[in-house]
Amino acid sequence: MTGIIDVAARAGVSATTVSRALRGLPGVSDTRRRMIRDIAAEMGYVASPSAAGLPTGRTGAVGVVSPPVASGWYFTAIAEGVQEVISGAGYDVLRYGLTHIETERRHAVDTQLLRKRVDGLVVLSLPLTPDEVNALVTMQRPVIAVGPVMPGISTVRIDDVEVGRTAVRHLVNLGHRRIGFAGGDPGHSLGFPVAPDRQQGYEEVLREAGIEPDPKLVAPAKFIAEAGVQAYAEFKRRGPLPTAIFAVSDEVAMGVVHAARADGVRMPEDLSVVGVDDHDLAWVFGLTTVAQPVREQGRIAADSLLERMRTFGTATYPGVEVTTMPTELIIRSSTAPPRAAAHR
Amino acid sequence: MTGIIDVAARAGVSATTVSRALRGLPGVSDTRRRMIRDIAAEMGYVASPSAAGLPTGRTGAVGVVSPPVASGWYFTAIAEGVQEVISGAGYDVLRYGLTHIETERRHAVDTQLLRKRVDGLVVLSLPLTPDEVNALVTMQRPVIAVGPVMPGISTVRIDDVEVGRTAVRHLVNLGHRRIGFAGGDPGHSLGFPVAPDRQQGYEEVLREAGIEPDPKLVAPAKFIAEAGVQAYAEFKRRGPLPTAIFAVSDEVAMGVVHAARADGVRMPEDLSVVGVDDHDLAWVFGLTTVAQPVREQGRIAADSLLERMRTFGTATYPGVEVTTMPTELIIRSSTAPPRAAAHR
DNA sequence: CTGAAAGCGCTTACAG
DNA sequence: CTGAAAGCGCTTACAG
Repeated sequence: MTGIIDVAARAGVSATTVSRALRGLPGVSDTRRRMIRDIAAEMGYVASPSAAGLPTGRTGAVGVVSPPVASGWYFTAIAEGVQEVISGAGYDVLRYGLTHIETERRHAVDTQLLRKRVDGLVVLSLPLTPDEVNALVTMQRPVIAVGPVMPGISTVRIDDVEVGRTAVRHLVNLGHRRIGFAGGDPGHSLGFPVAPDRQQGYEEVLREAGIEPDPKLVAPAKFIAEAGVQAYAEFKRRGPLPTAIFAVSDEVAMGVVHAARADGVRMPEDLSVVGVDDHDLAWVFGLTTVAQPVREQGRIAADSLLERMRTFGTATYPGVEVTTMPTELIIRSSTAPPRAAAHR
Repeated sequence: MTGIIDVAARAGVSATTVSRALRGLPGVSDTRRRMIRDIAAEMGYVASPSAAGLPTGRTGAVGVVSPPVASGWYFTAIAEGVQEVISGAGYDVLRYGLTHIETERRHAVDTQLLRKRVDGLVVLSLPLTPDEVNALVTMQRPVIAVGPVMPGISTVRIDDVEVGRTAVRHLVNLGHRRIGFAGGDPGHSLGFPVAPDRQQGYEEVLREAGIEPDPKLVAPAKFIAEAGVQAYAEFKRRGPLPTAIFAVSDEVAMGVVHAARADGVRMPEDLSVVGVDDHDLAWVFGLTTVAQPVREQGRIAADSLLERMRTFGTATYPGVEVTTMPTELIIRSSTAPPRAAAHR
């Protein structure tokens, strides 16, 4: 292994000078810096992160913490956005899927563990108690969240109430009156009230349109396609189908579409469906959706984190801020006026 | 930060003993070991990977190297399988998407860099030249690949020729004679001949059935849904559509289905489509597919890598081995006998 | 602009 | 079974 000493010997300078030259620190003549850089490159020298990390306390890595089951398109895509920016800045990215969320000691252990391996942290949609938030804040590492708003922690997010409003406003404008919501989520499966917020927007717009929200038209659904199938079955069981369904995510919407088709229901003639996300495959499904900039949220969060890592401990360290990204209705072929309205 | 010294002081022993006790090394009395473990847990002590890594040369991390654009369901799912096992074993997972693949100096730099940050490496479907393979082998770290077979490197894979045979045999058995292949891939976009192998299986089965492969029925397609749309357009442009299309992946198949539907072609009545992978959303599409165990390949590779890390440098270090995982036809609603055959 | 020395927090022979 | 000492490969005051 080529070490700093080898480079120093070859360049005829001290390790100190090599270290300074390679890291762009002041106090090295231009000539020397260039020479050292060339020699290091030629020898393929890279400083050992372990060795460099000991004296500095910096690890050169950023952690991405997500819920235990970090599958699902949303988390993957956010993490991709984060990775893109963080890798581009020369940091390593460590992904942690928390498995033992309910363990009592989890947090004390986690912050210690994380503090020793990462210089900064991106927290994806985790259910954090005030104690945990506090542990994170006092971890002495910059932290940023994507999704949930928590006291003392900066967040990149979207307005989920507005998402619900946008989706349902579209359906109401098309003439729908019996509109179902596939996404009731008493357990907060994402760890923060995404589904309840979207449901609130749904109810607000219904009321504005003079429609009293009907609990029978709200079916529970986690954020996976299988849940959409179940939600459709649930609607069916409860009586006459709604003419339109607002699904809490595109994956759920896909499940609804699948179940409806299998049931001989035509889209959009018999049933309109609108989702949320603009999943990579939503267009293939012809799915009308409220698009959110998923990878972009990851990128913005990563940029903000880098800035915080750069200024940590200085006066220019940014305060707590909540960045709300815009969402946008994308109309495709899964929504249309209801048959009843067309018949009138 | 709680360090080993703090634990040692609190336990009334030396740091040496704490180190040994916590790592399960022999030479510590049971009583003491238990006491030290309890104290460390109570204090939330975790050894600093940087500090531990310096003397040992081990980093406690595993690298996953994938092509520059590591999006796409396949890579994500493989990486999930890897992460599951590696995290479970207490290692960190570092993901590297190679961005500067064509850079001449890439490799020398990479191996040095990687060697200093990971204890082992999982290589996903990368285009590796013999020089690069050699650099990897001489890196003095265990390496395992998923996908491509390379001299001196162990691989977990599937038989892509057989995949092509399975898909096309299904179509031929249904009575199809004009069968298209959406996936011609002269550029080897995955870096190893996945598409050509699948095409070979396609041609073999056609010939067995007495059908001479027709170059006009082979359209190029990378491994994304958009390519399926283009492939469909290409078939359309070239004249009468085939009655069935074998798509090189499920995402491509989805694109074909989308384009065909938009074109008023019914599935499976007018056109049968079969894909490869059993993508998480394939069932939602009703897609007939040749399933491969994607996450499982990641898990198997990770297990094998852990075993290699454990035995590296010893006599029990496993030799080079190629593990071929089984694939399986899953019949859904996107395939049926051709209309012509039905009419006869 | 440059370098010698100390030190980061662990682990590993070595000695007992 | 236990501990004191050296050392891993860097970076950081400190001195010049």
